Amino acid sequence: MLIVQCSWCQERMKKPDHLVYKSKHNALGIPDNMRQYVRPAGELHDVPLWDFVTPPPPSNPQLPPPFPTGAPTQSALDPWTGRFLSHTLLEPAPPVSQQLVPLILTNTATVPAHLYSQPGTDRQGQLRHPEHNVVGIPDNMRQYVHPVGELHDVPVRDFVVPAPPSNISTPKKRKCEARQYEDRLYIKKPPNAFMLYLKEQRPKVMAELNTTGSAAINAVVGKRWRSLSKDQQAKYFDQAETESCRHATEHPDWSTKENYGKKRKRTRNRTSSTASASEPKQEAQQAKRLCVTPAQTQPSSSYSVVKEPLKQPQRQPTVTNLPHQQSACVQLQNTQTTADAPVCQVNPVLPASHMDFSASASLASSAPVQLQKEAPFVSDTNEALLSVVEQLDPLLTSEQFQQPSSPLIGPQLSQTSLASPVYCALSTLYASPDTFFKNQKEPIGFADIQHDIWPILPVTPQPDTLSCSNTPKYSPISPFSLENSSPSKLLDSFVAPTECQPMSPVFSETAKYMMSLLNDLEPGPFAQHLQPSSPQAGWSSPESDQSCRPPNHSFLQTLY
DNA sequence: CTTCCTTTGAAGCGC
DNA sequence: GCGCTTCAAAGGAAG
Repeated sequence: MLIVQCSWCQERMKKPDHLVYKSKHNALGIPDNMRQYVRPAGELHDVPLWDFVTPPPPSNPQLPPPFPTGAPTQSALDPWTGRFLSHTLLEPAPPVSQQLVPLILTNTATVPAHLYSQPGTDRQGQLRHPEHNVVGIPDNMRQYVHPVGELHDVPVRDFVVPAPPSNISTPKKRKCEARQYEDRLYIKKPPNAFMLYLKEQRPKVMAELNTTGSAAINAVVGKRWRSLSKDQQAKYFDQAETESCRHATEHPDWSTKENYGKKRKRTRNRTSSTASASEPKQEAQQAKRLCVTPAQTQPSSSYSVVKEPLKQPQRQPTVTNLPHQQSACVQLQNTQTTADAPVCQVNPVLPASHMDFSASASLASSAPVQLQKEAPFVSDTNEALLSVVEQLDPLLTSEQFQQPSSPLIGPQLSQTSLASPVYCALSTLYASPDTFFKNQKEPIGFADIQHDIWPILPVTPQPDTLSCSNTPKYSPISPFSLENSSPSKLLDSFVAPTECQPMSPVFSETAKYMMSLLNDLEPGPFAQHLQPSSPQAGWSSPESDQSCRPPNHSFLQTLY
């Protein structure tokens, strides 16, 4: 067991010394000698994401130092310009003093969607992982990271934490546990939702009750747990799912039966003293039978649309709960089980056959939908769009569209073909998200559009997917991915045919609205970039796929 | 030194 | 399928 002081909350924790779990308390920070190789790549549910910095060509002395041992083969081409990236374009890593970030490192969450769109090719010199067809973790960096599970579908990796020095004080351990740890075959069960809640609440209750008796504390926490709403509990069920997934990833052959009966063998002698304690348990069990299990309940989400109780199994989410699923920035594009592809996906990629557009369709038709208060965009299409106008107007005229430092605008823009109004609209939508969110006080409107369309933007299905099931997968495109993508490639992602699947009505409505908004733009620094040299320039829908075009593709073309 | 207590949820086991 | 048991965490109490 390793005593770790969380660099996020300063809480001291005990961790198994062989592993540091993925959690907010896993915030050991990026090792100093690794900082030069990673860059911030956005956030996923408030959790900062980091990705590897693609190494520059060694000839440029202004560029960061090469990777530790042997430069990886990935090139550092700017998808915008086709030129090698200058390290000055990369966001600087936060200073070491800001070691408050949870170290969530993923090599797929931040891969621009266009890199998936042409599997097997080598556009702009981008080499892909030979098995997963994505830009993978550089080979010589793999030794430094290990999978720690998934965070809302996104495979998460963390830096390998070296074994603690022997002089670190070992917390009090029971002998039996010591024996268990000596026996490396003993693998503990992953904690369930309540255990996670218990772990979180124990220090608080301990302070409130001014006692260290676990039995009393657990009783109080158990009572509080039962008083939590389903939404409040959902947070812990999500965490438990992540932990379970991480556990399954690390121990694919393990099951709970391996521990069954190994810890201790005792005969439960329920006396009268425990009868009262078992009473609420029976009630809980009865309630469990009567109620929807927490795992099947709607997880808490600021953007979820509540229509009816889920009728499908949890692992086959409908668009109804997609806003929650949006947390999956980018799903795994490959379900192969390898060292780079966690063996389990909590929320597997949504196949088209499971897409239920009823919810989003109802949005387009303004059908009444029961809403959570945080989802104004989906409450009423017209009103929501009007609210978006209010949100976007100041944005469109703001100085950020003239800032050359923005990856989406500025000088680079003029070097790039920007023919697609959809792209323009979406680039507007996503332009400088950091700036926007910094200035955005109310998390409504603009952000809601993002969250609504984010998870359901269609992309070209992957060949392996097609060969397996002919079901396209929907790859959410994060604004951070957009930042790193060229317009034409993004356009590929947005409008490429996806096995005749209709584009999400939410997306269509959004694109339609954005077009109308752009049409009303007065000529200006930003608007001039909307005038393409050729109406078709940059619109790179493959002609060969014309016959298999989703209905809304023609709609989008009519937007010209 | 080992097990119990105490909680909920997940999973195994036996019928 | 149902009911019961075990185990995840925690640390003091009890045997």
